[in-house]
Amino acid sequence: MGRTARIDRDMILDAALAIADQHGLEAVTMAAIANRVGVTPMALYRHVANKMAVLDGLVERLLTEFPSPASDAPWAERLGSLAGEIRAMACRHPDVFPLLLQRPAITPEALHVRGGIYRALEEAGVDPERVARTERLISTAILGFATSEVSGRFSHHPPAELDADFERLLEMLGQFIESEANAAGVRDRQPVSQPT
Amino acid sequence: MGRTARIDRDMILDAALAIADQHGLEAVTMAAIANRVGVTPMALYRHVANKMAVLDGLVERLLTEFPSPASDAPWAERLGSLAGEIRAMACRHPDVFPLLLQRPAITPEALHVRGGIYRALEEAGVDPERVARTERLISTAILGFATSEVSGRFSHHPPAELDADFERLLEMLGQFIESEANAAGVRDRQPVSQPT
DNA sequence: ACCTGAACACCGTTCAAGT
DNA sequence: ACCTGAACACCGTTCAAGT
Repeated sequence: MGRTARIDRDMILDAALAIADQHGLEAVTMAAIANRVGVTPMALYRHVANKMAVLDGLVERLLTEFPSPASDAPWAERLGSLAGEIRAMACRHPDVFPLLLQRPAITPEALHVRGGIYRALEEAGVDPERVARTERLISTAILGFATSEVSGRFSHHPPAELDADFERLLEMLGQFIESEANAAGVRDRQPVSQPT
Repeated sequence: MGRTARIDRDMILDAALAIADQHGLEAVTMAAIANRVGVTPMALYRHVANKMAVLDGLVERLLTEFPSPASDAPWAERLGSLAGEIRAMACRHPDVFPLLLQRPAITPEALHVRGGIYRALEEAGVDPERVARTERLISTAILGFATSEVSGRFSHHPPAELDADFERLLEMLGQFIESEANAAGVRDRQPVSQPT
């Protein structure tokens, strides 16, 4: 019995991600993956269910690549650097990154990433009941921008302009978070009052 | 000479869009398109360059489906209803819509859509030099939200919650536009003044 | 238990041939 | 001028067979 497996799921995903980054998503083929890990295409099916499972594995990989934000900096700084890292990750994986916008954000890895943002928002003073929706809005905007940038929608703009635009996006989101936090603070102090 | 052509580019795109809407983007195959227009797959190549050209044609179709916003309503209302129509279009074409985020926004059709937004922003009082960047930010946010909603990223949320989230997104963008307009207004009245 | 060879249905695309 | 048949290289996937 030829015991020692020569490949495993991780090697397959490594190969698939490398191919996607170097030659695009359409080059990610069972044959190309197999060739890269030194095996026959049919051998892959013992370690992954099918090609869709490979694609799922790729977005899982992106999610686990997220660093948890260091928790000692003030919230605004923490969210800002996290956003910057997301954008950098999009540049590293321009073909796989857009898939993040198209998959349910409920995998364990996705939940972990969101946890970091939740804590920063609560610390900013956002009403806990509104933290989830606030997070959804800001990550959608950031993912949308990074996807646009990296997959060609903004390809006719010089990079410096895109940097400035991204800064402006972060300013807008910061303003939004602050207005959320203020609203929560006001509600705390004067629970149901209505100005006449 | 069998003169009268039985198919043309428009029929091909009609068929491709219908297939994508009904059975998903992966079902859009040269054979399926040909079958739907009653012809052999090879016949398509006389009217479109290749499959990528068909995909390009599909996003062009989505763009031309945008109505120009009626110009008699106030700007906020106009942008709001335009955003709503974009979201409705995403629901009509859930598989093709995400491609909008991934293609250069410089086709004639894309320019036409942006023109309507530009006018609304200028009318809102945004500095003409900043209109383009402002438009980029708000359409990215709206496209990102609609893409997320329609391609499953928010599939674990009840629709009513998504409606509320979309409202909130529009509020945030409205606030942003107003703060841009105020900044422009202030600059007009006191050109270079700095508060001490 | 893991990998391979052979095989299948299905892709996109070409080119010469028909009308 | 437009469509088709035959053909090619390439997909994903299966299954029985090898070690």
